[in-house]
Amino acid sequence: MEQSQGYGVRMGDIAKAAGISRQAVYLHFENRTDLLIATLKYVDEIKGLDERLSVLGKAKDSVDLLEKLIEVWGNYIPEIYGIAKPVMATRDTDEAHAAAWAGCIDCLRGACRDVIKALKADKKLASGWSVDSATEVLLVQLSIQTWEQFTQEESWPQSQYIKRTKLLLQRTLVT
Amino acid sequence: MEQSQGYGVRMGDIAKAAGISRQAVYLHFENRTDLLIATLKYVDEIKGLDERLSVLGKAKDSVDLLEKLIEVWGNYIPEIYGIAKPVMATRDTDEAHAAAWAGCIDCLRGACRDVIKALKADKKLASGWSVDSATEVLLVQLSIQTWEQFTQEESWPQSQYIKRTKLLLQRTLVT
DNA sequence: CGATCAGCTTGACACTGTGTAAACTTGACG
DNA sequence: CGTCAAGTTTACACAGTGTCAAGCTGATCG
Repeated sequence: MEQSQGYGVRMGDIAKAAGISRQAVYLHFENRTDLLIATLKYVDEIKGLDERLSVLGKAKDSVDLLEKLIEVWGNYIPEIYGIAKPVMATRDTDEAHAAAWAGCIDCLRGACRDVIKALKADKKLASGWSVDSATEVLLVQLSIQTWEQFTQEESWPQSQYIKRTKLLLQRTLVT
Repeated sequence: MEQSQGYGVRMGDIAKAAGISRQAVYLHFENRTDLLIATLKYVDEIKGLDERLSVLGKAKDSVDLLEKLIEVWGNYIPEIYGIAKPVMATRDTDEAHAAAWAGCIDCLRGACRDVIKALKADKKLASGWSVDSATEVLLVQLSIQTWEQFTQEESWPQSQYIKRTKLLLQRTLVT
């Protein structure tokens, strides 16, 4: 999935890659949805997002906190993109995918809200935003969809994505 | 498609809605891809985006121009969303969809570039952006994906989407 | 009036991908 | 030696797309 960036990974492909028969895959996972979600969770664990987010504790101030969140999460996206994409893609038709995905998003939403609250406590939250609306703006700017558009469709290198997202979010949210 | 917001519209559903047999649909369109693209073009024609964009000619200045583009395009999205979604969804696996979609985007990209150029000519393009990068930021903020996240996932009403997108883009791109 | 033709109908079928089911093999372990 | 886990192969049901062939029907034209 990492290699194929989530494209057309069929049960047969997975079986072939694992060196077992297609039927044997069903001995380990109920169905494709189940396998994808398990993989997403596994990758999340391996890549250690929680660990990386601990860097946020060392932020000097709320503006630095925002910057660090953009860095940590923004650099995490390319690592999970290959697995996240097929889950995202089928969330319209697959309730379990939608739920699993919403879970991931809510985790990020929490981090976003903390950053916005810190900005507000610092009196640095720009006018025009409530904590809720600012959190939602931050969440959408950090979304995989937005990352995908900049880096895949507009061909921005990862470093530019990070730099420009910081610029956009600082101008938008910080006084 | 408008009603179902692009979900699971199968050839059989289309046939039933048209009051003809499924096979008869193939007498009018080569395949599903073809039908979707033709529908997208038809809707584009009916809804008259070109006509609406003519309002931009009446803009007082470049900042007003940006605001008007956000209004016109932003209010156009919900009208084409139902048809645009299935085209977008299958663009990964369907070359013709990808091409048709890229065509639509390039049309919008042209309008975005004009606005950014006007800002630059007015000396109002914020520091840190080239014409290209600013155009790309504007394009992504006006994308259906971004609209979808704010209005569908974050449940922003359309009016708030417009208002807040203006705020975000003015702070980000305008001096 | 009868032939022709467009526009449709029905019915059958190939193909892909998911998921289920059943019967058989093989190697480890107590 | 029996048991069990972890496979294997083969077969099939199901949905959705797309193809193909044969037949129906009503309008138009010579």
